[in-house]
Amino acid sequence: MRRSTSAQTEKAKARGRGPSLEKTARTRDAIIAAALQEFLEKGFADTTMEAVARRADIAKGTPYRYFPTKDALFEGVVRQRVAGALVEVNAANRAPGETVLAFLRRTMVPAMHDVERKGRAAIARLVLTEGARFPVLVDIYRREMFDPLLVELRALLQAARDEGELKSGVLVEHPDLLIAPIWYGIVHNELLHRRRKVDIGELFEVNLDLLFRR
Amino acid sequence: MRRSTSAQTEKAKARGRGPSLEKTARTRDAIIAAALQEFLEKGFADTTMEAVARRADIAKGTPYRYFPTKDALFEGVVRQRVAGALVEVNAANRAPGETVLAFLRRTMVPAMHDVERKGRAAIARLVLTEGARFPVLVDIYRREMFDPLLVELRALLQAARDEGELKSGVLVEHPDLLIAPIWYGIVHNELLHRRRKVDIGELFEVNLDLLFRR
Amino acid sequence: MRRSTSAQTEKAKARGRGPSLEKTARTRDAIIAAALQEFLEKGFADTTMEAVARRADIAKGTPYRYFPTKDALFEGVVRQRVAGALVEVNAANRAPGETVLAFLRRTMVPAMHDVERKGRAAIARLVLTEGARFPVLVDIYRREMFDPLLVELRALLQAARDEGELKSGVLVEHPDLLIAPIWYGIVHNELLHRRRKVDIGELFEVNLDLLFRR
Amino acid sequence: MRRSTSAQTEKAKARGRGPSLEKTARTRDAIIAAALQEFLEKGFADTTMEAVARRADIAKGTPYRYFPTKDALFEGVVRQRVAGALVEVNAANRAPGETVLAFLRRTMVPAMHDVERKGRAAIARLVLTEGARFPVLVDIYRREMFDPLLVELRALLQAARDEGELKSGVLVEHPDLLIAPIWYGIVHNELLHRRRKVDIGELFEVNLDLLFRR
DNA sequence: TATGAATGAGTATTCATTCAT
DNA sequence: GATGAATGAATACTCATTCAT
Repeated sequence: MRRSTSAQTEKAKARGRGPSLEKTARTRDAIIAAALQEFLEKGFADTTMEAVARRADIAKGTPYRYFPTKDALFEGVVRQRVAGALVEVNAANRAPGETVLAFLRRTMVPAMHDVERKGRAAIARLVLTEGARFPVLVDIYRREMFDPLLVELRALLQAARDEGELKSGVLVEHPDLLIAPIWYGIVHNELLHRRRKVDIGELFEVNLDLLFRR
Repeated sequence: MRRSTSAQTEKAKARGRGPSLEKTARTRDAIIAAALQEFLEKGFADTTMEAVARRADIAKGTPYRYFPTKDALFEGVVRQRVAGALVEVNAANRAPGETVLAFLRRTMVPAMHDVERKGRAAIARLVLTEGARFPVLVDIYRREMFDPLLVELRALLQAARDEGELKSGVLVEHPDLLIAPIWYGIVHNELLHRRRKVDIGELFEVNLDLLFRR
Repeated sequence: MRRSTSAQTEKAKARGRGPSLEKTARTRDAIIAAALQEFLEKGFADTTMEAVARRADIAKGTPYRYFPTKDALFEGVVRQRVAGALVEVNAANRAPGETVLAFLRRTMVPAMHDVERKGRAAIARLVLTEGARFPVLVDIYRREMFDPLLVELRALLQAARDEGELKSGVLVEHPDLLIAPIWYGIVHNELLHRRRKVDIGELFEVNLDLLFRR
Repeated sequence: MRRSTSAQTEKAKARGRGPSLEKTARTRDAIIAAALQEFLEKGFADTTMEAVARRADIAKGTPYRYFPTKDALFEGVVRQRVAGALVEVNAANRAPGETVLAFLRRTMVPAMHDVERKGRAAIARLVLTEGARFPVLVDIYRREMFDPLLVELRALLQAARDEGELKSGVLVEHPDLLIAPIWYGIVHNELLHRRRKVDIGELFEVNLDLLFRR
């Protein structure tokens, strides 16, 4: 545990990524993981830095070596999770001859089933419940998740219209209607009816079918 | 902050200390109004009792004469607003010969336009953002607003199905799809895109038309 | 209940002691009684003026018509009780030919038995527990109860010495030793062993006999 | 208040913030000492945590690192003092051939003189004045000090009776009479006559002699 | 780098007291 | 006189943050 500092530094320099750096990264991850759990369970205001440290099994002062303030920690946590989540729908990936409906079914429906399993719904909830206090989070979320998805959807719906798959152009004007059930599901499952959850994937699919019906 | 000092002084003098039913009611209303504003603007955690009192133009201790704790004040405020909001859709009010689609258009669409104007969206947001800390509020909201609306919608959709207005029974199974755009709109306007709002009424209407389309 | 004010005043003046004065005195007594109970049960610090008023079945502001402050109320309560308690032992009352021991037995022992029954021990306890905060109370108690008793006892012991009933003069120097068991009993019963009380009268008597033994 | 500002500043600088067992112990001692002084001077209710901290020359929040509440601080302080005070009289220590009277004189009388000097009378007073609010303290006091002493005394008096030193068995029934003057002295000196104190040791001794007189 | 003792600003809550009715 | 709504000073307690070790 107690090697001479110089020896440690040399080693680190020699490898370019010494054990201390690795440990540092591990500590950082532990802090983020612990903080996320706490924020999800208690919300920002009721989460204490001490609880985060305890959960990460480190000292109370250590998180401050990685994040200057509690606010920064929160932002860092959410930023990481949001940045890590890629948009699942990319119009460019549509197979030749594949209808838009088929494409959306193929890509979005499985993604929906992942929404809750991979904790994305929980992150979305956090952005919703704490967004008023942290506009940055909302900005990030919008930029990384919300807006890109709408852009893709709009393009897809435009293609569907152009290719005659959609009779009317109204959906092109309101791509929101495709994702409304998702948000409804998040609100329902995460905030309003935590016991009796709806199946977001199914809801999305049924809605999709109805909207694309001729 | 927003009043001239002299106006404040006059008010203070006007507000007496003696017993008076009228005064009591007025004070209570002032507290509730002030508290609601503060809670909406700052959230529960960042609202101080002192700020509420200041906003209501009363002394720091006065709110405690009406609500024993900050929690109780919050609950009281939200409870009052939620209880006061009646569900606008009552299947029994459908005019003879009126289609379900026409009925929903007639009743829901104007209600949607009221959602934001009358502050109901704001209350919904508060229930969403603080519901984790105050499960009672979620219970109330569900009991008074959410569940009753779904019940009515389900009955209407069943009628639409029975009367041949709907070809498929899938909507009867998922009345949620009718209100999904509303929640999407609330989330969008109140939490995600406070600058660029969507028109919840229009969204609801377009969605309605698409879902009822033959 | 609602007579004209003037009629009431006239009546009061006519009798010289009208019903309002009588009622006033009754209210005052109710306040004192209620306050004493509260102070005994909760101590000064934990007694609220509101609790006193509630117990006296009057409004919160009414006690202030009789006592300007809570301190004054406390002082008034104790003062009244202490002043009302006469010293039981008066050397002048000794019957001709009666030994001092016999006299003390005749007068003190029954008084001791009253100490607890009539709430004097409770008052003494209140003076002990709150005396540090209210030196006035201690002064009153000393002046009205403590010192006079010692004076009488000293005189009696001197007489006993002069009349040969006591062989030694040591008790004359320490009349305290006669009352020590009383205070011990008060401390024991009121503060240390509220469940298993000692019989103060018996303790006093046994001690008396031992001290007067030849 | 009692220190020059510069002295205070120096101290503050000397007190570091880092972990240190020695510092911890010193801080804890400072808190307990300061709290005891405050409680003795003001009583529990009138002692503020801020005053304790100021007296200990630490920050307002520091005492809470050692005692979770004001109640716990008070209990901790008294508990420590009561636990630290051993009963001076142990029947087993009686020298062979030593009379009980001589033994009591040898052991108790010096102890009495210590009672006030070492602050035991003050602790006893605190237990008396705050015992109603803190029954635990009374329990501790009884268990550690009061009951053990009575047990020893009863044994000694029984021995004195058995060995013919006492003619009557009445004292065996009432060992309280031996300690009555002590409590009288405490009440007198600590609460009733803080100016004109009695000599508890002398009172005890005179009483002892009178009770053991043949 | 990590630690955790110490800091002190911030806040909910209480309650003696006032005074218009 | 009595009432009780309103006042606001006082205070226990929390917790993000700092920094000597």
